[in-house]
Amino acid sequence: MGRVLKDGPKIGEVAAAAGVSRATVSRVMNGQSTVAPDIADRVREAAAELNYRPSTLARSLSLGRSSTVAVVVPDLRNPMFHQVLRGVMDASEAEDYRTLVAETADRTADESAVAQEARARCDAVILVNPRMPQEALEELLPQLRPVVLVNRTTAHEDIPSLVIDHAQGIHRLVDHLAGLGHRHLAYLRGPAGSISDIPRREALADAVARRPELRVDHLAGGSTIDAGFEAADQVLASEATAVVAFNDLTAFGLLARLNESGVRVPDGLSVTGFDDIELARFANPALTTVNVPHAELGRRAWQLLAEVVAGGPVPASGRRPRPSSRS
Amino acid sequence: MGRVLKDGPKIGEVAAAAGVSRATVSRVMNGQSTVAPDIADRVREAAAELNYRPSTLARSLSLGRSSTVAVVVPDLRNPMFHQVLRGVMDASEAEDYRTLVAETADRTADESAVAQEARARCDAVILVNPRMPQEALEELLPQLRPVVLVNRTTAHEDIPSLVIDHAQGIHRLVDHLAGLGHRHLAYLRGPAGSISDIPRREALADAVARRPELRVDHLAGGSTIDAGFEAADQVLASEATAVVAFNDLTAFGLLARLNESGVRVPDGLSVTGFDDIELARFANPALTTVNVPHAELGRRAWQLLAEVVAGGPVPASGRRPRPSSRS
DNA sequence: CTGTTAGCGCGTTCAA
DNA sequence: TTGAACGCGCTAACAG
Repeated sequence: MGRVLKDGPKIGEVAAAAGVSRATVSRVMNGQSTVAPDIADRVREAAAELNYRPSTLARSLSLGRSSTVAVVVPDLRNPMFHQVLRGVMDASEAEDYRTLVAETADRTADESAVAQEARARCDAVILVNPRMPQEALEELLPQLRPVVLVNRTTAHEDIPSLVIDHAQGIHRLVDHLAGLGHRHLAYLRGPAGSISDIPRREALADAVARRPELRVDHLAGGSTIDAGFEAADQVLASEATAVVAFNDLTAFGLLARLNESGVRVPDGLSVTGFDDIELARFANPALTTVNVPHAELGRRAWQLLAEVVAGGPVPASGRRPRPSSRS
Repeated sequence: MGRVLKDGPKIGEVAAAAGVSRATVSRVMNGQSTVAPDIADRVREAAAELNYRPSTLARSLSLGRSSTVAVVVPDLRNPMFHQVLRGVMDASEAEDYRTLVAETADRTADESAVAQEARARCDAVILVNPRMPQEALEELLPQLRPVVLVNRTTAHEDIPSLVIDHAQGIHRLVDHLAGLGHRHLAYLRGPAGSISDIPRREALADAVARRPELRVDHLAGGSTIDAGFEAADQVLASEATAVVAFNDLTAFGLLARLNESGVRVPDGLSVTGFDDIELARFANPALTTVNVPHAELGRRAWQLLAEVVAGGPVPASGRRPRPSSRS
């Protein structure tokens, strides 16, 4: 593509048309009140006449700020990210910031590149559930500043991060299932490299340690509907009476396959999810899941960003919003 | 937020460190082969040493191009948009373009503003299923050039647009349902202002005109799962034997409520969707729907953009990718 | 209140 | 092959 950033008139032409200097045009366009009303009108007229639109790009370069945040997500197909997004959008627009989204489309190898490209065009980045190895992350983060991390932590003490307390959610689910009399659970793991899978597994180990009567089989899963669907055979083969799926999408996929196979849920097999996406309510039967305040997470991510940019004290990162169970 | 666009070293510092001019650094950074190998190495070293990253913003301003496309969508919760997105991403990245997403979050009134903001930061815009009134659209489009429209048309003859042949899809569904013996259908309309709802309604009217034995009730629907869920009572009250839902999401929501109510599908009531999103396959029972080549749509949108920017002939817009039915 | 000057950070002519 | 000079389009500091 050729030169496409500016086709219309430039500030100089408006200035000439109005018989003033470019600085004056700039002032009028930015609503500065230090311009004589009559001359301001003249400028506005000229601008309207020529259909003048200031170049955001040039403006950004000059101001040193683009008033845009980038949110980088691994997979837009997962509704949970939409909630985070809405949270960021709501919070940032209150401060006249726009939100742009970059998706890495599950290509973990490109995550760094996508994040950097996004950062190059925005004032800050919110990295949501990145999947890259810790080492790569640690190297990337400094180049992204200001940046905040969601569902991932870092050794950089001055880079804030927000992490859902997955362990607590898992404990809730296990309590719930054990309370129903289940002794043999199956855990459908997250995708390879998923970081938030670790605390879940730890929490399960913890639960088993505390309840000797409990047994948990770990099965290959994933983070998509399809992964859950495909995992059904394994689940049945395990003979577990209840399944803890990595998230709602996999739980939903599993449920779909079970329904197809005539396995009754929850009589024949209990299935639980994680995230409490809208889909969970409409599953058949409705999914037992763990509510995670995703929108709130997005809002807080924006807040942390604002704090870090204001150069305030290093925000207390790692505070964990508590998930609450829901059935 | 303060000045955040450039914290690192600038091209001048690298030049100084390497003992060359900024022009030479620029050449090296952009892979121009007209630089003596030894001096190029020196520059690269200096750049690495200082951890130099060229400012994409300044580069864009200078080049007049940002190598970024914006895709503006009304609602990321609808998976069909993800497919379009992937299509655009795949096609554009082959030409070293990045894709950024802007969501209007269903706030039709803000669509214009969001699109303009997006355009201000990118070289081009792909406007997917905008919901704003035609008048507003016609006024907006010229300001967005280069732009291509998806699922919407315009009077601007030089602005390409790509439209799914919704009518054909509807005809397929009606044929299918009529073939099954259904005589009384209910149509769950799209959201207020949805443009692609119009051809659907027309196609239904058309079908009724052609088959006197057919009757179609139009009911208030929407484009979300929830809307479909809420519409169930109306649907049952209509006593129709088959439902044509606006899209897969509403069909899915309706299905969920019907399952809850103990209405057997498709024995008691047939339900069809539109779009063929992944969810349709996993519904219970699997949804009869119309496959729409969304990813292909995204790819073609990018192609049209490339053509229009190349200043080629006005692309034959309005060509309609044919949907194909699926059960 | 307005204009002049300088500069944001980089790419690219044009000479040398 | 290299560098000096100018331009991208706009805003900010300073003078007047």
